[in-house]
Amino acid sequence: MVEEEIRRGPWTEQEDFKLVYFVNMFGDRRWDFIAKVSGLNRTGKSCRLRWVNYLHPDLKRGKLTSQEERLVTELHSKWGNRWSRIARKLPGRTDNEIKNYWRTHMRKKKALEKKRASSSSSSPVSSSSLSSLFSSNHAVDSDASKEVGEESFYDTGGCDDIMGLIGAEEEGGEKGYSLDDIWEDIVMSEEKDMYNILQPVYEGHSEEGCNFSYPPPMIYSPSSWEFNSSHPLWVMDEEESSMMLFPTLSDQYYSCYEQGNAFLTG
DNA sequence: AACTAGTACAACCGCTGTACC
DNA sequence: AGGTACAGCGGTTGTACTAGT
Repeated sequence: MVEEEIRRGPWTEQEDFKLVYFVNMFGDRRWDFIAKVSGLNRTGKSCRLRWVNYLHPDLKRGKLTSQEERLVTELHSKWGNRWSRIARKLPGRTDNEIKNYWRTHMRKKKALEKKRASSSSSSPVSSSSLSSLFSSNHAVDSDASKEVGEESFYDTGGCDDIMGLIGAEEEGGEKGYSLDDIWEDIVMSEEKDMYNILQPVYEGHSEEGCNFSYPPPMIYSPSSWEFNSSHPLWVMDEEESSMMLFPTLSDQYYSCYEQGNAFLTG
């Protein structure tokens, strides 16, 4: 017997369909099992990642809004690189997405700082003195403070990032935010955000920033799934799922299901 | 038009935590 | 209590795309 090689690399549309189909069947828990029965020749890990980062119906896609960016910055200054924790505060965003954003953001910022430093090397106020000034004014938790002053992975240094961000916004003509302002903003908008952010996803809209290129995510309609982020319906027993899946199919889902079936049956 | 650098994003790897036996 | 399997998390890498030269 020749054991089939484990597939790696980018997922194909067919694989996505298969995965969605089997996750609907068995829930999004037993990834090794799903990987096996689906015949995807992927690892359970890989399947989980694809689902969590790309196929999950709860995902909001597209660029982070300025509000989200601010939230990420603030939460990062509190929690450091606890991406999944941060992601939980941004409905529809994945830890991977936020991690990627942060990395890009930090690179940009670093490049900017370098530019500034080289162009005004004689300036008495360096970015590092700024950041040390700033960090002395704001307590951060151990995670974040560990990063201040040392070259961490993303060269984060929580607090001066906020300075950078706020400064950037001021340059852009927007008003400058203090941390208090930011927090107030966050608290005020949190509930509204939950609604605004999730609504388009649930409704399968392709509003700006919700542009799935594949059909799978839109097959979940709130009416058919009654999705609840704290208790996802797809976390269920095999028996439950097989009993519930079919009677609750919406027309939209059903057509996609058939499409998926066509893939599976060849 | 061709090349390069920068950016965004998907995916993998390795480690850790946790549930189960 | 210890071992094992699996899920989750954070870090890292690869690559496609885009803007600038």
